[in-house]
Amino acid sequence: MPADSSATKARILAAGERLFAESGFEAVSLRGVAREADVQIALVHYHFGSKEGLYKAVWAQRYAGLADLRQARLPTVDFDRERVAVLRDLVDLFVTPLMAGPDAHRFLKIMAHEYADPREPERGVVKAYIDPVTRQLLDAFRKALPGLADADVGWGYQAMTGALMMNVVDVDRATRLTGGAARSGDTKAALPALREFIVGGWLALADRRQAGGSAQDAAEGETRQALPE
Amino acid sequence: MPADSSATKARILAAGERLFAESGFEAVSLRGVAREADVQIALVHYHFGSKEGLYKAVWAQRYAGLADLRQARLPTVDFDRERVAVLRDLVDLFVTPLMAGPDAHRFLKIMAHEYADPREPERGVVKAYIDPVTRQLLDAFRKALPGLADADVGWGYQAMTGALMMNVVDVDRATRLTGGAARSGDTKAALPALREFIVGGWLALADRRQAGGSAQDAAEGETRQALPE
DNA sequence: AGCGATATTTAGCAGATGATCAAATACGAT
DNA sequence: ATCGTATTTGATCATCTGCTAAATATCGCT
Repeated sequence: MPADSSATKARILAAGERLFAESGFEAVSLRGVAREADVQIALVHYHFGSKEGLYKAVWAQRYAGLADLRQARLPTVDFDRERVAVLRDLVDLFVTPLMAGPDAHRFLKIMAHEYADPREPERGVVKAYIDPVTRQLLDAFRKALPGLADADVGWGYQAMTGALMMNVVDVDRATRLTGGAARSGDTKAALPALREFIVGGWLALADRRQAGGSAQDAAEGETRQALPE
Repeated sequence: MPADSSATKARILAAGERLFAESGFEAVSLRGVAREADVQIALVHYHFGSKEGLYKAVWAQRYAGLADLRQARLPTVDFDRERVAVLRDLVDLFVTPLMAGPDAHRFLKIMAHEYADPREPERGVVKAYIDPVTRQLLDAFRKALPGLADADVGWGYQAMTGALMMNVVDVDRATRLTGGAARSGDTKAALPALREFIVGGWLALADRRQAGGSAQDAAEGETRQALPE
């Protein structure tokens, strides 16, 4: 077999991954990828068929790693413990891939852009790649919080995902708004806070029924009614 | 002044708002807007100068309403109460504009897309419109949770924002993953859970120092170290 | 050396997009 | 009625996009 095709192919893949992480699928041009990989545009099509093919190749290469990180640890979680302890483990399972090196973090940015992309359904990578793992995690949270309604498990998971993704997507807003106290790219610093926030969110959700004094509930009702429209 | 320019201008604005809410700034074409408004493309430029001009006109028209809803209520919050009660009010302040009618919800979708858009800095609407209000809310949360470090206030706010935005952006995933128990567009159903989650998150963040048994902390440390790369 | 298969380059196409300009139209004031 | 201005239209540009076909290069094999 002629030429070292695998090397250039890998170079294109890496270039694509970098740009997709920066800007998301739509905003990346194949010309940009070609320039970044120091390659002709047609070569991208030769190796990956299409822009979407390149994108999905990135997913195929990287998602497995993230998924394994979660799936491998899931069976080791001991559900016969204090609720908080189990939750901490599960949230950790969900959130720590962030720190699994720059590669994982870069791909997480791709995931975050994908979640928010209005054209995501056309590609279907979330459904194909992420959903299977998510179902397992949903089951795990359902198991950890047996009293929680199925709908609330869904909302909780959604909130958790959103909290994480916003952190990943943010480029400079946190820095700007906190005057540098929280630096936007610094996930290492954000992670403990994020994890604590999410665990607390799940707990509050699970304790919803018995929580909330009647005085506050009344005030809330009033608040809601007072809003226009 | 001839012709009823204001009517067609409003029609274009409404069409733009609808499409921007569906697909975000980049994915909307002026041709689509023109078709939706039953108008020639050039007319969009005549009235709004550019695509970005139309987009910013939508912001100018709608953001004030959302901001007022928050800013008007902010001074009425009584900080001399139980921490939980104050937090509930603040989170409510942040989150209830969701329910202020279909217009507000549509614009919230625009906001959500804007947050996640990698090209957002080029437009700067977040910085120009949202940030000022956000700074006030950040101060309020800082005031409500005096022990919390500035950085953590930032991370908490970011997590809160993300949780809300993910709910708004999601089109069908929640439905798909919960088998219909949680329906994606049903913000009315999601809102109580979302609010509870967020309040719980803030509380957990505030109690971070004294929380967490040493056994769990040890387990966490181990977890983190065990991750590859 | 020369053949065949794989890689890579060159050049270009068709489509869509945002934007622009001159001409046409509609309207109000005079 | 007519003029002048505001509004609307139609046609067109320049640019960018993903993509493709054909020519060329590179290598292993016999």
